[in-house]
Formats: sequence, C-alpha cells, structure tokens
Amino acid sequence: MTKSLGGFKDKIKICAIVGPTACGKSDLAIWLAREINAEIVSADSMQIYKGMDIGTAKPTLADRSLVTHHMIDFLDPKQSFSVAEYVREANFAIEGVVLRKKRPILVGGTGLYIDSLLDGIEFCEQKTDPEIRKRLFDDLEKFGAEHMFNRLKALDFEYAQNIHPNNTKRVIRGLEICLLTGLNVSENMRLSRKKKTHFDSLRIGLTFSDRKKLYKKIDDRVDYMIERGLIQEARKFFDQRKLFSTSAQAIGYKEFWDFFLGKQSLDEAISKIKQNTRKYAKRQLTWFRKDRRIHWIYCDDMCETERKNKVMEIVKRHFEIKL
RNA sequence: GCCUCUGUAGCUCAGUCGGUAGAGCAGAGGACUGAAAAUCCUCGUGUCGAUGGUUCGAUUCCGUCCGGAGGCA
Repeated sequence: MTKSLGGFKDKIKICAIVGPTACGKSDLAIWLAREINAEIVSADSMQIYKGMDIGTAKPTLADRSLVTHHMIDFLDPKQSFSVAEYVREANFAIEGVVLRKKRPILVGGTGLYIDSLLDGIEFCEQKTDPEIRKRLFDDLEKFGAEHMFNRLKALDFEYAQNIHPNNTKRVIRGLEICLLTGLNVSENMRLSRKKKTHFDSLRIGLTFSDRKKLYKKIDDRVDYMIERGLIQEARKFFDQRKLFSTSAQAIGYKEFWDFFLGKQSLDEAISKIKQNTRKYAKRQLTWFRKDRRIHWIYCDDMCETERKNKVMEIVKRHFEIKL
C-alpha cells in the first residue's frame, strides 16, 4: 500500500465492475468512464502482459484512446507477478487518477486482486523466496502431501483447518510464510487486515441469470478470437513457453501447445479453450457470489438501455453526482 | 439377402458367472491472503433399445423386432 494514499483526507470513492469473463464488463466500463469523467484501472491477472492481446480480450488501442486504462499491457510474459505487486501498483495508479481530478473505475475478473485492493489487505514485507519454495517442493516429492500438511498443522493449526491436504500449493505457501516471517499464517493474515481500507467502494456485478447464455457468449468469443488470429498470437509464445511462470497459466494459449506439437487437432484445442473458460467463469461466480456488497445486474433480464440507466443511477448516488 | 459386432447416466464406455448398476469426461455446488485465467474439495436412479419367452426373479440367458457399425454377396 502506498504511503501517499493514506495522505488523502477522505476515503477515495471508487466504483468496481466485476463479474465472470465475457459478460461485457469492459464495454460497460468504457461507456461509464466517458459518462462520469473516469479512468479505468484493470483488475485482471493476465491482461497485464504485453503481447497477450487477443486471448486475454484486452481492450483495443481504439478503446484505450477513448479512456485511459491502467494496469494492462505493461509486463513481459516472462516476468512473474503476484497479488502483492498488483495491490501496490494499482494503488499507485489510482492515486494518479485522483490527482488528475478523474474518478477511478476498477474493472476485472480477478477476485483476489479486487478484494485485496479494495479491502486494503496489507501484505508483509518479505517477498516469496524461490529457494525456500524449491526446498519445500523437494520435500513434498520426497515425503508426500500428507507429511507437508502435518508440518503446517504443527506450525499453524488454525490455518491448516481451512485448507485441504491435497491443496499442496496452499500448504507449501503456508509453510513458506511461516519460514519467511517467523509468524504463522493466521497471525500474518490478522496483521494484513489490521488497517482500514482507504477506499469507499461501490461494487457492481455483471452476470446472466441464465448460465447457458453466458456460456454461449464465451463460446462465441473464443470463435471470434480465433478469427482475429489467436492461433498466430499463441504461436509467438510457443517457443518461450517454458520461460513463462504466471503467464503460462493463461487460458487460450496453453491449450494450443499440444496442437503445435502435432499431438492434438485444432478443434480439440479450441474446445479445450472454451471448456476451460467456462470453468473459469464458474469459479469467478463462486468467488463473487459470496460477496453481499455487490449490486448485481443481470444482462439477460434487461435491455442495454435499462442496464445503463440502472448502473448510472447507483454510480451517481455513490459519487454524489447531481443530475 | 446372409454373417459378425453393437445399443447401459448429457458423451465415451465398464459391469452384473441371473438378485434392477459404476468409472472417466461434461455439468452443478463450494473453498480461496505473494503462481489466482492458478490450486483444491464435494456431488452419480439411469424405462440398462423395444417386446415376448425361460425363471421365484432378466439389464444380464433365448426368440423376434427396431436403431447403429463392419464383412460377404
């Protein structure tokens, strides 16, 4: 969290547009930003990467010439990234927006990034340590998941109760935190929540009441990505794929690798992308649904004009904009 | 026309030496604090193609019919 943000007297009013992938968040945000003199701050863990344009449905240059976008298109795909870095950079970007006398709109589907930012989660100073992590993974291979879980349980019983022994990624991170900070995970989490957020946020959720309609939009969008040249875009990264860390997870790229190797047909790769995107959307919905603060807008229950009116109504109330 | 194989969950298939059935995938729900587009957990009743026969009992054995695949003419 940047020190300077704490320097603002009042809480920063911010509007967040959240929801599953392919539900129309970006378009709505661009329209809204132009209406209320705003700049857009993205909360998307993959649109940060340079060159990954089609597959991440990144706002186009035309979109970006209409409204200033932050937190997209700035990192090399070989670089890793994390929530902590996101929160730091996004806070910095929002500070700039406010200093320019513009309103900030947060838009994205990465729930962890959104909540960590808006709820003011303060991550500890210590970064991740690749060596410790590697050692822990070696131990995992040697001794198994159950053993690692027991080690965590001994250090932090409270946290261990919340995670499943098979979720080795979480178990190892838990152990890493203990080794790195000297405090257990639960204690770290309490500290991270100690300070109050400096945001006064409005959360608007975009979704469909009929899940099938969302899935149809996803399928259609993947087909459109293919038309726009997703295969060529993915191919550009193919040779370097082993150097990717965070970006290697992006849907719409990794699914082509078996196709490029001649192990799978193009149709199979495309179906896989659609399927993975649908599953991803489902996970996003699980994340957002539990958040009672979100004002939900169901895209299939109202026409575009109604939708915009509804959004404008609650946004104006939040920013105290007079008619 | 004859022969062989085949018809079981939305899909691909297993299985029941005769006591009405189970995997993978798909799908649904959930968790989530430095990899999060990641990672992980939970959830399986379906006229076992139709109909007749044998049997205490058939999805399982037998006959016929219907659908699908292949072979021979």
